[in-house]
Amino acid sequence: MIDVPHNLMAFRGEENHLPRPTIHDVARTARVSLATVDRVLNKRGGVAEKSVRKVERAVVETGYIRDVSAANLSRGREYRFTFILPDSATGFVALLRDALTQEQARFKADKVQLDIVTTSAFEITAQVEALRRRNIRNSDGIALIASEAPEVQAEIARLTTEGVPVLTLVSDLPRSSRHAYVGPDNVVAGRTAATFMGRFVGTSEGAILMIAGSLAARDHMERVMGFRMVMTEQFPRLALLPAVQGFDTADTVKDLTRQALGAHSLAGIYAVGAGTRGLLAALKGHPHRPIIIAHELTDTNRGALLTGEIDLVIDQNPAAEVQAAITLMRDLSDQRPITTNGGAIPLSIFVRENI
Amino acid sequence: MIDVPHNLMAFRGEENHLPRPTIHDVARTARVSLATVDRVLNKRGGVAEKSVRKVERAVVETGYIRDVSAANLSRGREYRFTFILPDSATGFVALLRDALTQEQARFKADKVQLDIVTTSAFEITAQVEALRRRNIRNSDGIALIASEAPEVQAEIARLTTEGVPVLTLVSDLPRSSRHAYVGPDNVVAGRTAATFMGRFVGTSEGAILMIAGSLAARDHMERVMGFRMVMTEQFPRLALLPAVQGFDTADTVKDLTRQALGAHSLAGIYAVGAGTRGLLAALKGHPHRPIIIAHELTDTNRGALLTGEIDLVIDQNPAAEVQAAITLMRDLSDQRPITTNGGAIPLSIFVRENI
DNA sequence: CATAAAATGATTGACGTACCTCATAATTTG
DNA sequence: CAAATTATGAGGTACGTCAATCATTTTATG
Repeated sequence: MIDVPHNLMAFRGEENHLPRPTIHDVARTARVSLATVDRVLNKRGGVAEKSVRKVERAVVETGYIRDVSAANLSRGREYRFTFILPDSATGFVALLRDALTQEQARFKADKVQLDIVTTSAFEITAQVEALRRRNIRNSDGIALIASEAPEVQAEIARLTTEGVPVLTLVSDLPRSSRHAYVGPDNVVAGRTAATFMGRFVGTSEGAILMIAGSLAARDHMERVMGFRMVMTEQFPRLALLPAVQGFDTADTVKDLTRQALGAHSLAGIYAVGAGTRGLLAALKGHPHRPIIIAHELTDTNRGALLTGEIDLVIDQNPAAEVQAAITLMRDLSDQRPITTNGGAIPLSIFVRENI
Repeated sequence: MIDVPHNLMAFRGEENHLPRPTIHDVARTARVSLATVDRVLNKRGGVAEKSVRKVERAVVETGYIRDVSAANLSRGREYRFTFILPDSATGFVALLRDALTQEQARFKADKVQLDIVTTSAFEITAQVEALRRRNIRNSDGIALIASEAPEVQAEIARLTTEGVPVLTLVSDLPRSSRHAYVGPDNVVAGRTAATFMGRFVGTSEGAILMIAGSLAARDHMERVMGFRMVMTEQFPRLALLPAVQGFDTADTVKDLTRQALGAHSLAGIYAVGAGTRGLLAALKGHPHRPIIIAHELTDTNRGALLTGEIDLVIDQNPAAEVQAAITLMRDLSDQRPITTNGGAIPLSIFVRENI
């Protein structure tokens, strides 16, 4: 076995580990001055096409790669990103907030400052007001869990025309002018939930109940859509009840579940939104437990998975989401071509055995 | 638009967000010299306990955080990490290799150089020989998919006593002196596979077949263990055939599958290792398709998921694995307390709908 | 060919930390 | 109390890039 270095990594290893090329080397091989190299590399303009090509060729030839440490140091750039989250202390938002505070510490060393702003959940005016604040508008980037409202869209439009990168988080606002969406594909989430629902239910008889938070929330709507599509396509045998709205509240979810249990024989319940606690309470003592699939690996859901009260959880990794958002905002505010695949977050699927 | 000079862009945000503290600020608040601060921060020793405490207090008080860009620049440290992989061009290793070449480019800017060394698969001597090479021993870190052999363990022991960080990848060698294992928990993987197998099979009748690559490979062994545990605990109704060895080869797997199909009525097949192609070939034309759960999202498996030939894939994210390995090796060679949770890679679960 | 405009060169000073040397101060030791 | 030891201070250089200025050369324009 000869260990041919993978791609042309010439004489590494043995002894002569030559120092990595710098802009000086590039300038020398291109036979231009340092200033010109700098102008080309940082796209400052005012350079003849001929020289641009000379520099570009020299970059390839020398194998020059910008030393990001030195660049960052020299620039002295600092980033201030603002996350706008609903104030609900409930499961998922809490997880997101935790992930955020985690990264807060980690990113300080990279000169990235993360501000968290809390607005009253479900209140459009609060969100709009937050987006209008001076100190938020001065951020280098804004990520928010946006409400589906024209006022919010208008505010986002204003920000983006001002040049502030805006990301939607968790739930998209595709008709707005946000630069990108960071979160899972919720249609896929719904479809995946349906696959497992159908297979877990197996040959059992009964209807399937979907409990969303709000059908006005795009993420929930999309999950319901995806779920319904696959259920009707692949498991037409199972009756799909109309989706109900639990408003992410345990009490409401409890009532809805009770009601459905009374009216139908349930083979499965898809908990599209929050409020699993209410769901579990309603099922307590019920003779036959339907298959239950829920979203987000909150403490409640984790516990319920372990005790076997629910069967499967589809999670959008909050930590990954935060990281993707930060990377994206940084790229955007540096006007770099975005590197990640748009901020799509793969789904994580949990059962009792792999928590 | 006022063109404020670039550095000195003081008045960010609301109030003018004072510049981040430097070692100078720490020195001033601690009432010691820069040199002393430096000695404390970089643990050079020779500082009175009293001064150490003064500096530490000043760090907290000022909120000083080391500017990693400046530190890296000043240090001029470069890392050279070596990955030792088997030469099998087959599915998973190829994916790992791809992920690695991807990161190779990305990490060059961070002064991390990744070398890939290929050794003949399943040959102990080749692996040992690779670990003995001068240029590999000179690495700042080594990650390898290790064979379960005393010679390899001995070689790892030698390296670690020399101070070279060594990681096991994909399959652990817990009795060796490797610094950490980067990969999934394969027992959990097996348990998870069993959960889905049991639930997907549902009320169908039939036996369950496990096809491992080699039962001498720890990762496969662990998966089989986990699978068996959950099957016997939770789905005792299903007969579990003794695990067979397909040596990750399509032809062997094909023969084994044919054989089993002839001898038993199969409700499910757990493809612990590679060679799914053979499995699919053997099943072609067979009247009843058993539930099939496989490992790693290779091209074959992805295609088979899409066509519905297999039901579920458990994947260990190769990209995440490579990143975790690099982070760990960097921390280790800087003698920092390791930040990640030891390099555990969460399982990714794929069905047709969420590829 | 003169002149304006564009392109390039030469040089310099940050940025914050690491690391080194040498001198001096403070403390311990005999 | 002197000598030896330990702690500290003062100062400088280097890392590679960015960003700016000003002088100079080359090219285009009428």
